[in-house]
Amino acid sequence: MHTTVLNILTPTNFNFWRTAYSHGWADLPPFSYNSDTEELSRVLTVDSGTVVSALLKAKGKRIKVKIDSVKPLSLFQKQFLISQLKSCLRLNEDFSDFHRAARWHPEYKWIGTSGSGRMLRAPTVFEDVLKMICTTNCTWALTKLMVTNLVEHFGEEFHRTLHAFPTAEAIAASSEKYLRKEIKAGYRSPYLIELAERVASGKLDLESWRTSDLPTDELFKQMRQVKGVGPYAAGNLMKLVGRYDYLGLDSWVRAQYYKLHRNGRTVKDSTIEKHYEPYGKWRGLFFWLEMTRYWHDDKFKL
DNA sequence: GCGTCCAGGTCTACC
DNA sequence: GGTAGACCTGGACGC
Repeated sequence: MHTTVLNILTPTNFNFWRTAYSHGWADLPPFSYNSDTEELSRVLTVDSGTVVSALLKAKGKRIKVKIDSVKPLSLFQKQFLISQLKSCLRLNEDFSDFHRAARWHPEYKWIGTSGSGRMLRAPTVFEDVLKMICTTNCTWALTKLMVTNLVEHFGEEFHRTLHAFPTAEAIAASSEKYLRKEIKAGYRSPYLIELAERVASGKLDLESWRTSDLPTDELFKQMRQVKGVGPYAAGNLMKLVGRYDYLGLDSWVRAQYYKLHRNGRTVKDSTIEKHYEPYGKWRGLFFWLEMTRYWHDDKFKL
């Protein structure tokens, strides 16, 4: 086993842990985390046949990345890994406009000063979409079970116990029956197979979503074309491609909103939408950060 | 131990 | 465009 240590320099408005633990992704393999030490781990595919394990931790104005690999890594492979991790941590995106917008609203001033706003994403859109479908209509425990099963059954192995996220080809080569029986994906199985087949065949280019010039509502419609991706899933996928116009309401955030703004009383979704409308193109991000503020700040425990 | 409900929803058919 | 019903699964809950 070879160990390589790399460093990623970070901008001033960046907070590593608030990014790593910005939503549930850190808890789904091949990500894992340790909240006591504030470390994020990830198994990454460098190229065909090369899988590595990375351990990330903030050190001042940089992130220290400790990489374990079977063979020594080439310069190109190191650069590719850094590029993947920067994309996961959203370091190639500019949040200064968002933090400026936050300063305009007294209730959100804490966002800029705490370096919040970046939401962890997977190295590929394919992984983000597959996982998002696995979060629908089930408990978080079942989401974890489905994703863990996908990774362990189809992902390339690293060091016996770890696995990378599976390729579209690997899942496409399976069957709906297998996904139902072994992955426990239930009725989502045909959606996952169809998605993997379309991506593997090249008929669907999910990765273009991150650089798309389409107007936000058009991109949203395009996401909705994927079977299993409804308003909740598309709304949250939008955040992972850098667009924050949608709230992505689900039963968990609705309950949070009721507690925070309505003393536990339920309201219609349209009422929640109306509440955040004045926050413009950043409303989805303001909303999510407000709902999860207590994750990072004991003063806001619910 | 067993039945019911519901969870970080979506799809389809029907009106 | 709006809505009812079906859909996998596993854990929590009541009995």
